[in-house]
Order: sequence, then C-alpha cells, then structure tokens
Amino acid sequence: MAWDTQRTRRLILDAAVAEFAAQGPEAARMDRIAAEAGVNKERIYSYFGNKRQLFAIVLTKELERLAEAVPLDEETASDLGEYAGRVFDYHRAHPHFIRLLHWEGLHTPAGEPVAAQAERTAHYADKIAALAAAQRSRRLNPGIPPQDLLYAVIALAGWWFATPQMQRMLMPGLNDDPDGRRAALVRLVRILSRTDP
Amino acid sequence: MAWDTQRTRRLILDAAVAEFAAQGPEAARMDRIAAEAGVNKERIYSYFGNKRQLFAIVLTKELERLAEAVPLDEETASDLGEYAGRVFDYHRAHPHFIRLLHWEGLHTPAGEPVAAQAERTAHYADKIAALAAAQRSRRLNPGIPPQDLLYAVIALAGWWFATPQMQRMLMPGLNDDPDGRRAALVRLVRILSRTDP
DNA sequence: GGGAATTCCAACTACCGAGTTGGAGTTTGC
DNA sequence: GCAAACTCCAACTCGGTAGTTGGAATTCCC
Repeated sequence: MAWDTQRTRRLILDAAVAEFAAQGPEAARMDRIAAEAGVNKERIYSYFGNKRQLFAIVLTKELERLAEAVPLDEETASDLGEYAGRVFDYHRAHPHFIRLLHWEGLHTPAGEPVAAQAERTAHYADKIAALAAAQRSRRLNPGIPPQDLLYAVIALAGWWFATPQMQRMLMPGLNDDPDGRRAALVRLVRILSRTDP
Repeated sequence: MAWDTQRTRRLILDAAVAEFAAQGPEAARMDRIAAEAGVNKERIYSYFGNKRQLFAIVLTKELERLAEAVPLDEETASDLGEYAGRVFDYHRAHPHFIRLLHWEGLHTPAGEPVAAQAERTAHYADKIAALAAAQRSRRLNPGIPPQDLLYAVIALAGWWFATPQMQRMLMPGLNDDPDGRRAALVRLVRILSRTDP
C-alpha cells in the first residue's frame, strides 16, 4: 500500500490540537498524541521536531483557522455586537483555540516572543483599521479608540471559555446557558459601540 | 532555638504561590518550592499533603486576599468604572491571583467542583446584590443585568493579565503602558454603566 | 532530667515521559 | 531488478520528579 504521509501529518496535528488544548503544553503527553493519532511516537519527532515545536505549530494553525473563520471588515464592524456574537460562536464550536491562546499566555514569560508574532500583529492591525473606518463613516461609536473596542470584544467574548469554572459561581441559578451568555455579550458590545450615546 | 512552625508554613505557602502562579500546577516543582522557602521538601508533604492539595490551599488563600482587598458595596458600585480600575490595580500589584485563576480554569474539567466553591459563589452573589442595589437607586445603569455587569468588569479588568502576549500584538506602538490600559478600562466600564444613555 | 511528641532533613525509591535507535518494510528512479 | 531514499515502529535510554523513610535534633510536660 502507498504511503500517505500527508494523512499521517494531519492525524498527528489533529490529535495534538486536542491534547494540547485539553492538557496544556506541560501535561500533554506525546504518547497520548501518538496513540490518539494511531501512529508511532517517533513519527511526531521526525515530522515536527520536539514537543515545544509541535505546540507552536499547532497554535499557529489554529490562529490561521480563526482568522479565516471570523473576518472583520468595515461592513461587519458596523454591527460590532453581532461580530462579538460570532466570535463567541466560533469559540463555542472550536473550544480548542482560546484554550491554546491562554496556555500560551500563561507559559510565555514577559517579553518573550511568541509563535507567528508578526502575522498576528498584522492581523490585529487590519481589524483595528476596519473599526477605524467604520468609526469614520459614523457607523460605530467614534468615542472609543478602536484598539480598546477590539480589546473589549476579545475579552468579553472569550472570558467564559478561559474560566469556565466561574459560570457556576457567577450564574448559579442557570446551569450552562450558552445562548443566554451570547445574548448578554451582544448586548454589552452593542452598548459600547452604539454611535449615539 | 524554638521551632517556629507557623513561619515555616508561611514560607512554604509564599513560595508555593509564586511557583504555582509562575509555572502552573503541572510545571511547578515541589523541590523548587522547598528550596525557595528554605525548608525541606518533606515539610510540604507533612503540612499540606500532596501537590494538588497544596495548589487548592494556595488558590483559596489568594481568593480570600482578593475578596478583602477589593470589596464592592452599593457605594463603590455607583462608580463602577473606578471599581474596575481598582480591580486592575490589584491585579497589577498581585499578578499571582489571576494567573492562578486561569490555571484553575484550564485544568478543571467541565462540571468538576473547584476549591472553595460555596464561598466563592456567595461572594459573587454579594457583589451582584450590591450592583442591583445601586441600580435600584439609579446610580447605575439598570438596563444591564447585574451579573452581566460584573462579568464585564471581571473580563475587561483581567484579560490583559491572562494573555499578556497580546499586548505587543494588539497595541504594537506603545511598549507596555499599564496606566493607559487602566484608563481605557475605566472608560469602557463607565460607558457600560452610565445611567443615562 | 527524662520520656513522649514533634520538627526537621539527607538520602532514597519508584515511576513516568521525552526523545532515540536500529532495523524492517516500502517506494522511487533508472 | 536493484540500490538509494524514505517511511514506519517496537523497544530502549536516561534524566527528572512526586512522594517516602529512618533517624537525629529539638521541644514539651510532668
């Protein structure tokens, strides 16, 4: 039978995303990734180097996916609440990403460079530019610097996923109500971004 | 010389807070904690049980400290922006806490109970009640459910500390400007909480 | 002062996990 | 068809780490 090395690579990466997101880069086990992917552990090392490198590759891939899935242009920027809702939806459908982002944040010492830093900086710059454009055409509250608006969207859309244990403590009545949380998020961001205060 | 077991316990806990916050519960090393505290490793096990238990104790202690340091009553609730600023100040002065909270969030499987859950739930309930009271007396925007307001404050005040690597990418121009970030936070929360929109 | 209880610690064990190796099977190019 | 190059894998090494132990030093209490 013919080799299918691309498939092997993909199997490893898929398993690695799940393992790293679930366990973090320290507690993740290369043996588990190999077993989950159904390949030999040595394949991981020959294809992707060591554990750190694999984590960086996994993170970069997930960043690309997010960037594709939730674009922000002047049009979408004019309803920022709904945009935040879509970011929330993405996290809900792909909970791996934001966990990886937080693992990175917690494990990266201050000042240390991170994976794909230049691309990510450019990516945020694009979003900020889109927000600024929407502000100039008065479809978005111009009273808040666009960086701060983007920060608010990212933080408000993401916090629940990073600290899920807070849900039960902060909202003890309802046990897990993602639709309600999404609606609240959209409302909050709409208040921040409405043009006429 | 007389034994001073209380001092030993405190030394261990202080070292453990620093080590767990910096490295996370997986990468934290009991040997490092012992060395940093200047005591024998065995002391940790006899006083605090195993690594997991020590982490839970550390987290609970830090939660108590935060609760004391940043109380929220009807009075402070009426300037919620400034309250958010003070939460930010606390994180800046004690960066350990929010890192521990995120380590907990990432390492706790969904539905699993967490340390001091009942106390924390009650604590949040108090804060929500204070916000609701300020809303009734019209010193705070009553158009947003108090849980959502509290969520927004926590998320907006905390996000930078959980993902510090994003600072350079989201705000590439200025290299580390905590005062500016604090001011932006206060502004965002004021917009959310102003009574007359 | 002496015996029980407690505190301390150097050295140890047992295990686990990242990374390696040597060789067997498979494909490709000619 | 054959050799070079590549792909696969079971089994291994080796360093590190959570947790333990046995005993020495110290304190307490009568």
